[in-house]
Amino acid sequence: MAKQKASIAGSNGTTKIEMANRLFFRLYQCANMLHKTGSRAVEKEGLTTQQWAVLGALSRKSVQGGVSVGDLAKYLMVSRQNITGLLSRMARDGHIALATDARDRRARLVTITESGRYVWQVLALPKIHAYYEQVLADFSVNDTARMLHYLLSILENMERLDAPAASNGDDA
Amino acid sequence: MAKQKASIAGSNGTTKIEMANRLFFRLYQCANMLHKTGSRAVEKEGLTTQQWAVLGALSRKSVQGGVSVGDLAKYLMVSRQNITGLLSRMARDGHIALATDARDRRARLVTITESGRYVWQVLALPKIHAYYEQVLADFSVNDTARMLHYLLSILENMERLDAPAASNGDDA
DNA sequence: TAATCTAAGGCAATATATTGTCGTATATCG
DNA sequence: CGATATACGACAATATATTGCCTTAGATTA
Repeated sequence: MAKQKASIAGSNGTTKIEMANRLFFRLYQCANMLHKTGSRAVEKEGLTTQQWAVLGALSRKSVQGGVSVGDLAKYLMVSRQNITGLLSRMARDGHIALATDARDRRARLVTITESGRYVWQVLALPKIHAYYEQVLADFSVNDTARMLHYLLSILENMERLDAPAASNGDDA
Repeated sequence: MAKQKASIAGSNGTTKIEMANRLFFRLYQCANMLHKTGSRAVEKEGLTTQQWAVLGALSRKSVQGGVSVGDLAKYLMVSRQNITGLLSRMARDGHIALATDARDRRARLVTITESGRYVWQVLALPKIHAYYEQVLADFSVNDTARMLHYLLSILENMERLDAPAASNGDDA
């Protein structure tokens, strides 16, 4: 989120670095505002934006039998330690249930509860959709698709950076 | 970050809601990955992504005389209470200084210190620029500009949602 | 089959994000 | 000029994010 002029590196390089500065600064702000305004949208349901990501993930047909804590953390791209805390609060509130995996007693499987499903599908989703419509009011379908494409590209590059040291030169 | 099929709302509506789901989900993931990989890029300098946003903000020519805590919080779009904590850690580490504003004794002015400026300009910025180049490796200048445009548009809409109740119908 | 390696999840420490509330300071109004 | 309203920043509570490290469980190897 650097907001100062880059050192001189050619017109093109300077332009791109300056715009990169601004892009990441705005991405940082977007994240905070998503947390703030998105959590407000579902605060009456007792949810936060992070919990809605979890409930969304648990509602996928492919994980109806439950998903392990580790797989859920990978899917959401957060640390296992973080997801543990999130899930224990959601279990406390009755949205999800945790159970030991019979096939691997180290692992725990997460499933959405009946009341969690109700809160999610009946109470929260209409508000979430309304929120999306407000935030993307001036986006066409093409704009939405293109921004998604850019986010995916950035994510891929960040995942590449996140991989073990062999694949990047920073801490070799 | 809802990841399930929207209820039927016409082909166009469903497509847009589905893409909105994916867009916000990826935005959420991007934010976490920016925190994780971005902080790693500057961890040797003892910085985090949030602190780099602060140092970037303090390096602007327009605030060389210092900026108030409240104005900095507004600029970064975080709460005053959050920025207070961030700034006290950065003061502890010698990156910034805080002083009472002579014109308004409620307010405190934040300035970057000499050592903070050195850490920022000499040590951190080259790594930050390298980080940007890695994350935006496959982005043209036009792609970067367009992504920035989308982020600005989303931010404007979020700010509108964040404004006092009169301007949105949710909690009126 | 025992030793070694890897995996899964959570504890602990630390940083960062929000809202509600409070004390002090300044601005506005009658 | 005093009363009232608003501003500024921080404390407190809570939620969420990371990394390092530990215990237990499962997989692999000699």
